[in-house]
Amino acid sequence: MNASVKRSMKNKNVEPTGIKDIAAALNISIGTVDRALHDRPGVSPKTRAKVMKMAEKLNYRPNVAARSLKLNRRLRVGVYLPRQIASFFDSLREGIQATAASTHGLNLELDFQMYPRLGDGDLEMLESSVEHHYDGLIMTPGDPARVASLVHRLTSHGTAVICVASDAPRTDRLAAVCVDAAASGGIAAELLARVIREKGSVATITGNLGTLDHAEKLRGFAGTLATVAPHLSLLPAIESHERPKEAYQATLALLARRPRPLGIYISTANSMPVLRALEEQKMLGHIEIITTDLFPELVPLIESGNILATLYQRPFTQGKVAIETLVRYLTEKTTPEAVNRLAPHIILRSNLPLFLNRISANENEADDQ
Amino acid sequence: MNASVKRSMKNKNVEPTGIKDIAAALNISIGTVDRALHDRPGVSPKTRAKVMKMAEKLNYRPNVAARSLKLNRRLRVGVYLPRQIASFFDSLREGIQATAASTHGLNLELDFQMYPRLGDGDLEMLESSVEHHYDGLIMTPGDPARVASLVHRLTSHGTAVICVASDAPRTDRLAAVCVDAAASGGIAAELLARVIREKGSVATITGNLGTLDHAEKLRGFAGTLATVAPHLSLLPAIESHERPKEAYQATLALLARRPRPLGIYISTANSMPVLRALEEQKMLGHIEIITTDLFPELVPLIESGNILATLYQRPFTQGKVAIETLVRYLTEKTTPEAVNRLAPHIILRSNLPLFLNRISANENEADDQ
DNA sequence: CGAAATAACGTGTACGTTCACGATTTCTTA
DNA sequence: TAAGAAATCGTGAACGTACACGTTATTTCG
Repeated sequence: MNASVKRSMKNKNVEPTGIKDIAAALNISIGTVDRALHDRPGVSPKTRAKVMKMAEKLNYRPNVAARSLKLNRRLRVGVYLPRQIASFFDSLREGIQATAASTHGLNLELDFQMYPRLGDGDLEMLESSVEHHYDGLIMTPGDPARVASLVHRLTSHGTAVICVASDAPRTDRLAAVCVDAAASGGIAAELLARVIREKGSVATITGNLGTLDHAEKLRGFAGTLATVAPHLSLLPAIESHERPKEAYQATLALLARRPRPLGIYISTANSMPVLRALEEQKMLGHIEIITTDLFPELVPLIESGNILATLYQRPFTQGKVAIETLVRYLTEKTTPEAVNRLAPHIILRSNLPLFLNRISANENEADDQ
Repeated sequence: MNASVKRSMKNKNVEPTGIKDIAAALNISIGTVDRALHDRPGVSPKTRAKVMKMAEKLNYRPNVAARSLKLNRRLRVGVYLPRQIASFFDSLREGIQATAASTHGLNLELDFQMYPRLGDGDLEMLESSVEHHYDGLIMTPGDPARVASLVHRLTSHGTAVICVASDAPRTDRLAAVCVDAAASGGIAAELLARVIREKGSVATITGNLGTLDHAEKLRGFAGTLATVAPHLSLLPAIESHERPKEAYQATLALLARRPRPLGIYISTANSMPVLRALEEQKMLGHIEIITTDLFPELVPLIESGNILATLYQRPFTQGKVAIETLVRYLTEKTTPEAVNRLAPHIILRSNLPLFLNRISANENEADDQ
């Protein structure tokens, strides 16, 4: 275990060989080496082969600092996301912003654009994005079918499109980053099945079944419930269309049923109307509840145990992964996984404090994960 | 919502201001600006103040690519981690590696060093790290008390030390990245309390209480159990010292108790001996079990429902956050949060597939989280 | 008061790479 | 075979910063 042995270990304390070293070794110019290494035209096959071999032999590693300095690439990416639901999309934007701010060596310019809500003015706004000729675009597809042609035009104009929070499969989007919705539903079902022992029924209240996201959640919920909870039956899904009134009324109707459901899975972040109805009917604490995402009004209900768990869709991380994926694609040429499914966080009473800093007043650190 | 309004949004579409811009704005030379910005001698206090103010006003951000090119500074960071437990630390190393590979504009060189296991040769190996004069060092402290002086020497030699997986508080370490151990224990207790309805007792099997990590888990478990589960009593903690034989024997002894414990929380990743004992005694499925981390042998037990949940400590993410924190500190001067507590992932049967790609054969993508 | 010493500031080069441009060679074809 | 076209290659200027060195302004002291 003397010094020479230690030297031979993994530390590469040799002087890094540059492009000029391999040029000198072959008595050719650095320009030719550059062309050969990057598959640029204007170099004969033989010299290209020689260069590649010598580069391998000398263990050439490009100097990323010099590269990113020289080609001072300016990446322009558009971020087109709805304003509602703010607790989710604000955090998503923060994730993008924070990650972008800490990318050294390349300056990327973010163009944040907002529209009121999913399906409300998104198409028009995205339409205008085509002429901006962004290098990349981050968006949330509302109706996958309707955005297909738009994505196609963007892609053929050289804009890489990344879907976030929901996916638009069968389109030309480069990749998608979202929480695994089916797993979310499955988790909800499994938790309810483990906690509820009596025979009975459980209900689901969803936002808009038109979006792929909510349909997947329901699918996962139903599938897992059927396999792990033979004692629980599933009531027909209630669709709130993200309208508070509708959700409130539907909940009242649900609670009027006899026998009452033993558990409820609310798969949209707009859960407050449902919870309000539950509270007014004094049903909090008597029905097991699983919600979606995290916002201040939910906190006391989790702390008191009235909500069994909430499934956090990690908007900050989604934004972070989305912009990282996009940047990696734009700088290197690596095509990413078509769809990156994040695992939702299961927030219980005991790990709730770990997530509270992410929903407090903005502009604090908003640390990772 | 016209064009001017859109322009005024958060996008910083201005050309990034360099050192020469602030020189031009003040009609001085870039040399003076450089001296002023870096507290170098040879510049009058007044001009220094002017430069600083203008730098602030123009929102100057140094170009790290140009800097690290000029200084030809390779950031050298040592990664000193144990080989055991491989499922955890291999993934941790991968997280560091993958993240380091995607840092643009700065050349950082990783020096991976391994020692058999925590507390087995770590001090000696870390001792040798002092003379390497790393810019940064990532390590896992075994016994916090014993590494204090070492960390102090490293820090005073200009090496920034980051603790990962466990912390060494009250030392000169720059920061720590770990899963919130108390929360892990709390989650385990809460899940057991929700699932077990009968009156009875639960047991904990830990690795080495000497490490801060395991002690914290136990503290969180006991604390939460006391508040949410009045029907469950806690048996004295069993310490396995990370030795398979010891863990196996202790489990047999535990199962010989009457009445038998209704639930077991295994807070170390070395859970196989315990599970083997449980299986041999035909107790799998009759005792609620919560384990720690994820590795291939655990998968079928989770799929069959014999393990209620496993608390995944996200080694990949820990490595990623650790190296990100370190690099951010070394490039900018921002001192990070002293300790970054990640939320553990609760892996159930229904979300298990989301985590399987992270424990399969190496060298695949090993995507985020 | 003038020269030397010191402080304050300007100038130029280099870091390794990319790329436009010009120079040189090789290949066609009449 | 000569000249034009095409392929191949060399040259030099940038990218933003750090730093050695040279230059000018200010002070000190015999």
